[in-house]
Amino acid sequence: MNNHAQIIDTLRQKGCRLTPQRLLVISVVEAGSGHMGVDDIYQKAKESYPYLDIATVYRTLHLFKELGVMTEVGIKDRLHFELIDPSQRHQHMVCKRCDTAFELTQVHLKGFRNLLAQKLGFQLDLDNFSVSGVCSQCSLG
Amino acid sequence: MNNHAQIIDTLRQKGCRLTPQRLLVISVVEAGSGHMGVDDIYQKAKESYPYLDIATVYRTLHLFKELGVMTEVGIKDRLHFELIDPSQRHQHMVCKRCDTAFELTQVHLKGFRNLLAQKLGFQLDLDNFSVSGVCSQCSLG
DNA sequence: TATATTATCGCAAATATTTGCAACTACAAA
DNA sequence: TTTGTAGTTGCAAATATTTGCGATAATATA
Repeated sequence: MNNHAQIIDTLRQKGCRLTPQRLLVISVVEAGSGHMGVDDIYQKAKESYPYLDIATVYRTLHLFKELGVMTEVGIKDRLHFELIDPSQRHQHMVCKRCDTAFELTQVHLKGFRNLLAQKLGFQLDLDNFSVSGVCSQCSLG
Repeated sequence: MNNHAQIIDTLRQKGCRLTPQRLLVISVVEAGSGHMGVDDIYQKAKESYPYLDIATVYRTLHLFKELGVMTEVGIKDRLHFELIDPSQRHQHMVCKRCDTAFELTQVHLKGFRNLLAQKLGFQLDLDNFSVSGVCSQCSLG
């Protein structure tokens, strides 16, 4: 099952409706390179369906995040969204100097995650995980 | 040197001006119990200085965050702010069910932080660190 | 203390995000 | 296929956040 079909499957399982607007948002984000801003998604989607409202985009993105099929990354005081590929799940480190989002693999997170779970009983939400800091490139300057 | 004086000192060092508005925001956040929302801060501060503009509050909070004297916690799609006490610095885990913010100590973060620094050359920004998940209380229900 | 410099402020307008509600439509059941 | 129902949508209005700009005031220097 590919990424696209998997999202649709999740929507069905949770009793959410497969509306053209939602399918459109999925396609747009899927086609986009990496994470996209809310307005990027809106503009692109409107090309296919001009009646689309920005409120629907916001609601759709929040829903997808809630369902765990998309993830959000805070870049420069705005949120960006991208699909979660369950087979290659990853999280982000965002450099606050150059605004680049780097990937964090499960390997890097495993220890921290276990610590929180075992010592504090807190289930870390990986679908909404990203950290801020300074990347190696920027820390040189 | 207490918390208040330390902030003022930081402002001076960075060449920022000590305006009544900034001092007021510091006092309000300092007096408030834990983290406060932007509007909470604005409303409270206006009691002392009615001319205060909300834009100034936003700019002040962003500045303080940038300077590292305050930290922000995302709670329910809005940001909350609180002072950073360098002697007792802490970060947050926010439960996405009950919206409670729990504290994370340095002990819990140290390993993760070192991993990022050593393996990826990424300097984790502790002043803007918070994670989302489900707390032990909520995961029972 | 007076003056110059420039960061900061308040205001208003722009932009971003959320929300209430009536109309619409996806989907299940008849 | 038809119908019922509840989830979703678009719209408009509310709310939140950012930004440009001229006026103001904090600070350094004379």
